Amino acid sequence: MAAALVIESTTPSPVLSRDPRTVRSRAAVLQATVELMVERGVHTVSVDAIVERSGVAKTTVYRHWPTREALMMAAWQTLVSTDDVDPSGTMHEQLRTLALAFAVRLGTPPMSLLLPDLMAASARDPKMRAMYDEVVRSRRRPVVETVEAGIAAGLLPASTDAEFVCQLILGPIAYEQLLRHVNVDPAFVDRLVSVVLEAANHNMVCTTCD
Amino acid sequence: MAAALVIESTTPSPVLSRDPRTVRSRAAVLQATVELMVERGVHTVSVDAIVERSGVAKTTVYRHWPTREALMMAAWQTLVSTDDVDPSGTMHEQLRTLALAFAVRLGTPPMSLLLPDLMAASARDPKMRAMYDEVVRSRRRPVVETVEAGIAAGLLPASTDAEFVCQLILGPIAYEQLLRHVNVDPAFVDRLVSVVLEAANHNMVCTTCD
DNA sequence: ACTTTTCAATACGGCACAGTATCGTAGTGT
DNA sequence: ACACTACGATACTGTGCCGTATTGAAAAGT
Repeated sequence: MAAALVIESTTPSPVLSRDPRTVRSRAAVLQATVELMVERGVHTVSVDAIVERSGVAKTTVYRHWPTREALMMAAWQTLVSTDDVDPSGTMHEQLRTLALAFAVRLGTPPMSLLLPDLMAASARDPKMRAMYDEVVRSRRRPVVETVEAGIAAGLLPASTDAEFVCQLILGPIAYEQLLRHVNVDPAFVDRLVSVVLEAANHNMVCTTCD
Repeated sequence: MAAALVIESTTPSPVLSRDPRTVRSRAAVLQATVELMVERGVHTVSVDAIVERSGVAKTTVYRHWPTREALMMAAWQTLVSTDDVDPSGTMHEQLRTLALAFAVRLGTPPMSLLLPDLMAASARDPKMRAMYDEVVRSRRRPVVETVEAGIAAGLLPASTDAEFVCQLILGPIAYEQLLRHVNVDPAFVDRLVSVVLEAANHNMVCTTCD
């Protein structure tokens, strides 16, 4: 009995196996899941539909993920991979690039279709909430860092509030894309970044002023 | 047969009846539906749960709404009632009041819980989309009008882009509340409105400048 | 070559839910 | 008072879906 326990604990579970059959099954299932989430909406994706789309048997699905919820979470995880842009140029150009990437990401599939679902799910599920917050933070972080670098380099007044600058830049973009369903164009992003930086240079966006 | 048709078309449907029993049933069902949408999330609300919560028989529910979807839509409709604030004072004060009301509405139930669901549903359902857009527009309109009145009164430069000003004010609020899940405080709103109006007064937010 | 692991196919149990049917009851307008 | 209408209770049908069981085949490792 003790031996059985040892064997069980040392035998790699199918999930962690490097057997080419398992990796192929996992990939097919996850891809089908994401496709269906995008096409039909997250809360209408059934395991049966995933089985049909992926060509993987239902038994195999449950061999890799214990429950439907676990599978959905795994599918979400594949979407938060941060293929970050690495901007170059002046601070102004970097911010423009980051802001435009932010706008495009919010406005094009799969994110344009899945982010609202993720937001809604995160309103009640703590795990979803954690993942969602990480997605938002990962997009915000480089913007903050760019602004802080600009302040350190003397391109912006030392009293500039970097967090506030980010809110002023990313806020209207998110508002247009998510709330108003208006696709922002590069000209809008240019204008937005210019206005905010100009205001910062006039000491309007600082930590001390009321 | 023709007579039957006439009778059927002139007999008021239960939906339009002013019988106190029907109005009470309708109200109880709609209230229970909204409560359950808030508590458990929109896509997990079942007719059986509505029946249990409201105390109304399932037969009666289907006597008033032909399908579950129709009932959900009706429940949504009860939530888009615009109990608008009517701000007073200077333009600055009015904008502050409107912006704060916008922030509070986004950050407190039921809207804080239901808006993400509505957003997600509107990504694929045209009817939901129309209702959602109307909700967003109804909150944006008074802000635009206030800014335009300020321009007409000479409180802001004539070249000021009122639409852009609204995006700059409402955008960061929506970003903080919905994307970052950070409750904005009145101080943030004050600061935001002040910065944007100051920038506008410096001719940074105009229609002609690049 | 041989053992082990994973796989596909299929069928099934159980449950939750949408929507219908029936019937006796109670409230409503006249 | 009376005809009518909406209602509550309950049971039922059908369906979709989650998760399990079984079995024989195919593919991996060794």
